Amino acid sequence: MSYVTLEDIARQVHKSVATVSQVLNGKDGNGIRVGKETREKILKVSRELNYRPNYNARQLVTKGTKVIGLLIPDIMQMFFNEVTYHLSRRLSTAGYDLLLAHSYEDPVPEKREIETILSRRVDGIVVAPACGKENIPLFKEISDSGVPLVLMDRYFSGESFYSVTTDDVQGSYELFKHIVSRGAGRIAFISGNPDTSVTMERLEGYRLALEEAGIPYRGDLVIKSGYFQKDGYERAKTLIQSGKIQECDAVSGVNDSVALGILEALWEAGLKVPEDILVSGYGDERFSGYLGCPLTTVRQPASEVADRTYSLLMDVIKGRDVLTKDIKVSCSLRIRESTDGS
Amino acid sequence: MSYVTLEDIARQVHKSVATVSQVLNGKDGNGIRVGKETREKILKVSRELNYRPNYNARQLVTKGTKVIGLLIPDIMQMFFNEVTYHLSRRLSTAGYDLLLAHSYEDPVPEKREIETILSRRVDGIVVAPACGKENIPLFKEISDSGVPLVLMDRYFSGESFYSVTTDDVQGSYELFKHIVSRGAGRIAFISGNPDTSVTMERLEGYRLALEEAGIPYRGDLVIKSGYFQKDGYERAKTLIQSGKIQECDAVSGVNDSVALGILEALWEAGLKVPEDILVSGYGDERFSGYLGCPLTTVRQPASEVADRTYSLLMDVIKGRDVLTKDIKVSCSLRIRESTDGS
DNA sequence: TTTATATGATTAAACGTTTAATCAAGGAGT
DNA sequence: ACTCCTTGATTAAACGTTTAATCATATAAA
Repeated sequence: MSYVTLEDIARQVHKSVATVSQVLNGKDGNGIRVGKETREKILKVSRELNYRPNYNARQLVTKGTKVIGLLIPDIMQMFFNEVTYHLSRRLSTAGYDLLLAHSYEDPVPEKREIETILSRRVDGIVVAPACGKENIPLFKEISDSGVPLVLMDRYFSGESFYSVTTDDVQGSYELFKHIVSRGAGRIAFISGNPDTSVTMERLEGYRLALEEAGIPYRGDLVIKSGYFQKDGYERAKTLIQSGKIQECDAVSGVNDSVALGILEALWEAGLKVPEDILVSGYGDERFSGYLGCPLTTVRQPASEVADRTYSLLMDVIKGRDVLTKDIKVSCSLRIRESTDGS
Repeated sequence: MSYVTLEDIARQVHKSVATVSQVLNGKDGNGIRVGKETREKILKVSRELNYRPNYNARQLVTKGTKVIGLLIPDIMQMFFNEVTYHLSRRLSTAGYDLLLAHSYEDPVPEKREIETILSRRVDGIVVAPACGKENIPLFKEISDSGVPLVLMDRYFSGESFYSVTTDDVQGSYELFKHIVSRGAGRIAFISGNPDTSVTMERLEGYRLALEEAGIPYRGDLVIKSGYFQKDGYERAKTLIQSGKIQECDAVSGVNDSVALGILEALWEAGLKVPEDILVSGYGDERFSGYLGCPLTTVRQPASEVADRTYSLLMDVIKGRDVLTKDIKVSCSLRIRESTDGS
């Protein structure tokens, strides 16, 4: 219920609070020196009483909390799960704690969480922004006010925030280059909201690969949808029912969940993957390699994203100059059965 | 870099800090009243200046932080991932923030993290203890000192902590009852460390189901191992190489990762699941339903665990009486192809 | 003997809040 | 004209730290 304070210790050893503080923080040479005898006595008593410094009180005077706020849409998504894990690991070895908050892809809770994170006077903030541009002014404000802020996984084009993202244009380009090389010319792409950088970039890679191969871009094969399994399932189903599936050599999902939905719909319709049609996803979810037909996809290097985010954040916190404000890490292709008959 | 304080606002509106504090905390009737005009002026200025209260300073006087510490072995494990998600959701709607820390199944970092969590004066702590009994005295100390503490997923028999766990005896019992009902009498069990409550309970369910069916318990079929895929793979492989696999109708893993390793080894050896041999796991990982041969397993209700943990913790924090100190939630069987030929 | 320095400490202010106690002035009741 | 309440505020203490400035004593140097 009530914690031991420096004063409790001071009283027991008949020394002043300042002396106790000096000893427990151990950094001698502050102009103040402590005798060996009292030093040991203080350490002993502090151990006996289970003294635990109050970091909140400390923050008031030192201005630091050694806490980093992490705000993500949803930790159940594999990528954020991994990033959180690695970031947490990094931070904890550097003596920082992690304050975790969710935005659920919604700018309203996002704003609310940011506010409370700031009220805790964290030393830095990492946020994977929810879709939508509503909070750009907020990000600007806190970034301008000098709070170290690093955007992760998603960024806002035209704005100059620190950010670490995966190079989805490159990843997507390589994916579709591979699919084209398997002989597929007509590729349906079941995408998410084209306003988000995620979808935009993956679509850009698609476009590039097609262009390079001299395949004309067909707008009717790019289908706008959501990001979940059921979205993929439904769009694939209408594709099948409308007969348009006959014109396709491959169907790609904007991510692995969508691709899983696509696979379901195809299987249901009696189509064989990869014999009748190729399928691919994006993100390399945990299940993707273990599916009945293992899924070709693109791996986003979560641990590298975490590492780079950590380093960038530390650079900003420590006030070091940063070479690149926008770091992009590249993705790697995972070729599996769903696009590879051999 | 530097935040706005109550004093900054007070200066601008020519009122005292106390008045500003009153207005911004909004709870009139503290014996102090504020005129409508000044109230509005204060609110306006506070908005203009982007005032964000310093929660650390507040803690000093109110004694509350509205932060809950969560300490888990590893958020990459599906179960902890889900629990964290749901707990975070619950807490945030109740106005609490989440401080997340990892023990990596190691009592040493576990202790260190507990200490810093306490130094942040959290309002409560949830911990899924790492294997080992080293930190029981620490848990006792903090629990005795009045800090609300709830153990999750794992508990210490003989100790009287608040805890929320899954009923793995029941889950395991039902699993093996099902396997026996499929005609399997000789069941190998590749288990983890029998000192941990997890393994102990699942083994107990195994024992119970066998006993009920009148099948003698064979110690040589219970194989001690670790908790990872490679552990299952290796143990299954030695089982195969020693020829003992011939005597088995089924092989079970202590969790799904181990079961996945078992499946790999069996496939490699040309054995068919479920035709030649049955396989089961525990935990219902995300991949388990999507495997080439979907895996029979037991689902641990993470969201229910999170909910119960949340309620129990709040009861303890609010000082309400608690009916049951040890809450157990039951698991449900997921029967899939790996034990079910039909 | 006097002065300077080293040693081991103390004092006091500051950080940003909350909150109990107090105060001043105006109006109502007598 | 006096007291009493109401309204709208202020003062001051407290919370647990850190840290700059200062102090007292003993010892070494001159």
